[in-house]
Amino acid sequence: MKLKSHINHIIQEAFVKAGIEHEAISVSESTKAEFGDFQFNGAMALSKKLGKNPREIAETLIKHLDLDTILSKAEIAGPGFINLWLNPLWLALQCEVAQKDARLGVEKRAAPMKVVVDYSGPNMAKQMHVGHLRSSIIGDTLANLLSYLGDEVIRQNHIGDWGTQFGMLIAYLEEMHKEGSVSLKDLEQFYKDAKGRFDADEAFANKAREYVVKIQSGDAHCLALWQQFIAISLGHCEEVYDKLSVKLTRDDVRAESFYNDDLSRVVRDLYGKGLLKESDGAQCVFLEDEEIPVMVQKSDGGYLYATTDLAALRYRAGTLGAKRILYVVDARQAGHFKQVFRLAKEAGFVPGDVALEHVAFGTMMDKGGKPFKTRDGGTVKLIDLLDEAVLKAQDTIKDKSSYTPEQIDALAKIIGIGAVKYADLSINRESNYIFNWDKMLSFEGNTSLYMQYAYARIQSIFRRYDGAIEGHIMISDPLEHRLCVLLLGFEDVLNRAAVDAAPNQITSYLYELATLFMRFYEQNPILKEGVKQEIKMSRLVLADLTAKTMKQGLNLLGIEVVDAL
RNA sequence: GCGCUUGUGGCUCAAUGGAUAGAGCAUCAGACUUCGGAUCUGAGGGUUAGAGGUUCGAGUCCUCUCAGGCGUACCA
Repeated sequence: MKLKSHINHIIQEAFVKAGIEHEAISVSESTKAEFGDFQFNGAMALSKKLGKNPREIAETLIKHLDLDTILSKAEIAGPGFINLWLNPLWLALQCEVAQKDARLGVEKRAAPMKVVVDYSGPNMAKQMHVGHLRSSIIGDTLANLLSYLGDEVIRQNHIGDWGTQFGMLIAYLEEMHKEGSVSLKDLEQFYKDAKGRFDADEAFANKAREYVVKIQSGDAHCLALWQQFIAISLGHCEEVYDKLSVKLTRDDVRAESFYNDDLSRVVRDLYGKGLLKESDGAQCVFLEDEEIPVMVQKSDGGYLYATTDLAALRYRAGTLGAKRILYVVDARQAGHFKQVFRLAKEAGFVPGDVALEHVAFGTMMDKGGKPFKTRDGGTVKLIDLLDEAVLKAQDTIKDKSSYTPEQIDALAKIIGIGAVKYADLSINRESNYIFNWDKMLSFEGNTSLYMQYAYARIQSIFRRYDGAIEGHIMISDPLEHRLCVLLLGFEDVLNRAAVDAAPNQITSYLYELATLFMRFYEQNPILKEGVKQEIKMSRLVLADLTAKTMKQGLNLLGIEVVDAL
């Protein structure tokens, strides 16, 4: 339910009745319980425009406010705040409706938007490392979220299967006379060796650059070797996605190489539009007020990632017909995307009304605030990190004796992976993220385990009760009132998180929901003796809606819930 | 040098331009014949890096300073 929209509508009606014209101003959640459920601060903002003092405007508004259905009370406070209370009867009824609804009252968008979410994007020359974690889970969450809200989501895994590093690998391969199948671990070491040669030997580096052009021109021998790398590497990625419950499949793969045939056309079209300029033998676009040009073709004829990104942008906006394109990529590439997005629009590759957003995220750091590395300074393989998470999660299971080994495995997987994901998703994605096992596997604070515990505790109520949950909600307690308001605000939170591409808004909400329910439950017994049947039912319905909302929210984050832990 | 970005209690983080800046961890003090105490209640702890400015109102917007991170054309 779009709770705020309903309230905004009532306010808007009051303005119309009062004969005041203004641009819409939305209510916001009250900052304190004594200020009601929502507050309207628009009177202050309108004061200058209308030439009246804000309290006067607020008084006029309040006179015309419908306080009979959704709202039950309105008060003016301070310089002209209007504090609003929701009608408990209406709240109760709406929560009942939500509890019976499979979508919990969350509406699907009337006008779905076609959205491309570009995320994960591992490099095929190497194994996935922790650097891919954030993109993979933030991107997957955004895709889940937008899809749930009714958008038509197209996931795109822009895997790095092309570029100079492959020239390097193939040049090294030839030098080593190595052919045939290469195991994954070998590939990792192989990359390191090749890189070592590349950095140390200028002649080799030049050869590698030549080979880039060679694969780009379709040399059969090179291509065959190249495909081996891709097959092995993609298989590894799928193993990681499976462990992570990230919903990327082969169908979502649009590799860099997918755009190969289009690259020369991109350059030609830029030339045709008079945007291209040769600089030191390279083809560049110099954007106004930009110090560094966008280079689309190197002096040796090879293309660059800007070229591929331009081709991908055109494909996504044109062929796929996306109206919003999200790039879930490390914040360090902000400069690149700023330029490429701008150029894509100036060159007419992407229509002006298509939203291009770089969903940037910060670097993953260790406890000491240093970039996350292994003890010897190497990159941490993602698969190792996930396996460690599952192992550590086993230790958090309290009563291991009551489970079979299989159950413990299943539980540990859900808990461990969930903890890794929740910890990441629960912070503002733009700041650097400090990775801390102890914190993420704690039962205290805004953690996955606290959420799991809260959920399991509600499920345990239902196990004890073991009957049909059918009845009416009767709000008789301030905490109960707040709980209902919070529950009905679910859709507003999801929408806002979707607009801002900010999963941490969902986790904040879920944590608030869980703690509020715990407090409510502490003070309002459900199954204890002496609780009247009607009250018991009312609280069971509320508990059920709370649990369902938690489950749905966690599922959007790609986290499963368990009924007991 | 230039550009982007961050700076909020001891620590990790919140906060559409709105009221007295909120949580959690840690610390201290409480509640238990547990509807799962892996819980709940309470307390202390802040000049939102600093200085100006815009505004009825600034952690939030603008300018400058300081500090950190990142980027800075033939890698992606």
